[in-house]
Amino acid sequence: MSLRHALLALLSEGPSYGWKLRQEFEDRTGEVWPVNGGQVYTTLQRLERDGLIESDEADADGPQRRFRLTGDGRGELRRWLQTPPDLSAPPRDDLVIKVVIAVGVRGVDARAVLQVHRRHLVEVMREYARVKEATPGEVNLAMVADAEIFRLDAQVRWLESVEGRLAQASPPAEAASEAPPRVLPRRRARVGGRG
Amino acid sequence: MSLRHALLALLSEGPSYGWKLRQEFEDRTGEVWPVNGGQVYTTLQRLERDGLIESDEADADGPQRRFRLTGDGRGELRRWLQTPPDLSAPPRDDLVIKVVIAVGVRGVDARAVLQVHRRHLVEVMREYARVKEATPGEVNLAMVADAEIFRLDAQVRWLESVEGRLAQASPPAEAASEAPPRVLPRRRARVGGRG
DNA sequence: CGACACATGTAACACGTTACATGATTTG
DNA sequence: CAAATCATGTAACGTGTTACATGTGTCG
Repeated sequence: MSLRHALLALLSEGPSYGWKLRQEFEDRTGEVWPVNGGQVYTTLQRLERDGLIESDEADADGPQRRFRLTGDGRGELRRWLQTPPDLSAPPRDDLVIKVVIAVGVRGVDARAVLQVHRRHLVEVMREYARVKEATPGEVNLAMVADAEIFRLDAQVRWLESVEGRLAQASPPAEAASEAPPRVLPRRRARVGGRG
Repeated sequence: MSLRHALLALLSEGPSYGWKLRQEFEDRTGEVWPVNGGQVYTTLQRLERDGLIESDEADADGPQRRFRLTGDGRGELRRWLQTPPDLSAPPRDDLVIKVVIAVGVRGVDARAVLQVHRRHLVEVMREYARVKEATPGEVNLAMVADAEIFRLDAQVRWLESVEGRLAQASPPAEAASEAPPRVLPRRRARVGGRG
């Protein structure tokens, strides 16, 4: 669903061809969301099959095969842009599955699992901050990197809330359940400045 | 990848069968991440093919086909729990694609698109808050709902940061670029309390 | 020429979804 | 008995990944 409509959007700027579309997509999301080459072509095939784009077939001078948006394609794009992602089908989050399952399974040190992931999240966030600093002019890339940073920050805060629940359920060693868990609020990521 | 390992984890509690595994998964994630029935069976087939689980085949009295973890399966589970999601392959976010593309495409009212999605996100967050309130005892469900709420909150804040960038690039009608965008900080969701 | 970027595709596979088919068991 | 729930699967399809095959154009 993602690439399909992204290609429509890129084609709404004017006719183009596979390789170029891939480049333009990667210019915008680049280091964050690399795109597979082959999938661009199969997706273009399906878009053409569904009547959302057309191509020159075999006439042009170069080896490129130019695609352009149809009326249907333009309509579909407009519809997609205005339609929010479906409430009833949020993407399953691998980390959440891991933690929820780990917490519920005997013989697994839930706190250790939380620690491992928490540390990793912080590292990755720094990684994206570095990506932003390395390419100051790239606004699109900065936005995508921000999205990732916000997402990871939310995961860190969620892990902390889970730690709070665990501490509440069974206080860690000494330090009994005297003090309330103090789940939130806490530190917040410094994100979103002009890239 | 998600369901596959989730099934391993559930089986680490003891042998079980398809229908029950599905129920147990839904008990934990329930309203938030509904699971398709058929996929449980195909996934179990693949797990068996890969030697991570075993089954009784055809002997038991009931119609259920019991699966149990193999040694390899137990090892794979332990490995998975400790391995953080891969940095090089973050899941592509539909909303982010939409917004980044919309902002970059002529003839699209980016601010309108942002508004639509922002409003919808807030609604959905309220929806999950309601889910938590409706089932006070369900700790697992509350954790999963929290994860969703944190994620959506991060998306809202990201949208606001994008709005900030837009305002910076081209001030909206009057109110020139006098005041700085003031991207962060802002409101934070009240989440994570004992559900 | 040889290496490299440009450009287009196919094959095989994993995961997920929807929809359908088929029975067994329980319960009103 | 009829209906609901329990239980197991298959088929078709969409999307995504990895890997491979095949050319063209350019430049040192």
